[in-house]
Amino acid sequence: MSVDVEHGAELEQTLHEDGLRLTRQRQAILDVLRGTTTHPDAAWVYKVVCQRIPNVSLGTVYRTLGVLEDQGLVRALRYGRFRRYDGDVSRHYHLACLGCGAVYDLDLPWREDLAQQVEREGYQVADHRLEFYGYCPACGAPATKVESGAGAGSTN
Amino acid sequence: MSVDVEHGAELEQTLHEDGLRLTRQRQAILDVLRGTTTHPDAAWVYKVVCQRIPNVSLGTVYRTLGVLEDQGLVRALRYGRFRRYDGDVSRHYHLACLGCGAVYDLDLPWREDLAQQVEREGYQVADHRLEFYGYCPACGAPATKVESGAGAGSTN
DNA sequence: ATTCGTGCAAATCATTTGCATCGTG
DNA sequence: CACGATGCAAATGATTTGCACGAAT
Repeated sequence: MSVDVEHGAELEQTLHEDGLRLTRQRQAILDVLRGTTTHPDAAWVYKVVCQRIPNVSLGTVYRTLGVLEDQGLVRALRYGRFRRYDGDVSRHYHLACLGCGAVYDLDLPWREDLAQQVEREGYQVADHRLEFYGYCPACGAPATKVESGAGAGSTN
Repeated sequence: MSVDVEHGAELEQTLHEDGLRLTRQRQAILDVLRGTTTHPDAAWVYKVVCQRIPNVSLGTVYRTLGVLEDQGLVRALRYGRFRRYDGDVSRHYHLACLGCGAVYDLDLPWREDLAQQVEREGYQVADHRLEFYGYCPACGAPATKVESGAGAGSTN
């Protein structure tokens, strides 16, 4: 649900400042990311971009995702062994549903104060990451919580 | 700095409840993890355990780390593509130094209240992860912070 | 024209797994 | 003795990279 929104101008300018070029695939990938709130992984982005550019390569998707992240146009979220990407670069937190595996944006305000407490311990804090793991309204918690692992996602 | 501490009794009992057996390698690996606060990864554990059991296999280290985690005797921390393990299973937060790559335990109290705010949004929270990225006292922040990436670690 | 970007395929690398053998209970 | 555990090596799977060709400036 997106495609063809023209983020071209902004993208081109940002890239240009670093001597990088505006290409159809970069534009398409940024569009895809900005057109969804599902925080997709590279494979999903690849699949969707393929609809616009039939023979993009997964490699290009990965390289582009990296470029967009470097440019600050996109943010990467690490979940265990793989990454998901967020087209919304504003500071916010997420909750990963252990039932369906989806990742949701939370309204919880950014807590810069958490870092302040750590700095009192002698560290210099550049950034922090706060992730929640649980169940979305649709999934609800597993009925009778027994000793077995029930969800699909992983705690990390 | 460890080796030969006898966590044997506890380990054996815990394992026994699940029909699992106490082995030299399991004991050694738990000892190693409890004998350090560096939150090592599997490779480091492997290297150290090799000093006690010359021909353990990396595979066994991975399998054992998984068993110990399942038993709740150890906790896994995911950093990007790889894991580090913490022999201290009490709830606490960490700071990853972008300078030396080390991971430190923080005194910041566990904030269960953070989850409560998320539950008001309609989710059921089972757990949360709060990680800080910055510099330890020894590393300090990079002098004149220019536009170049300076540290060794990664934000995730 | 120059360079940078892309497609493709091979390469990484942490982690996992199949299998025959070993050791614990 | 039986079944879980181990060692070894091969298999995974997400992400990265080398290279020759294609395209943006």
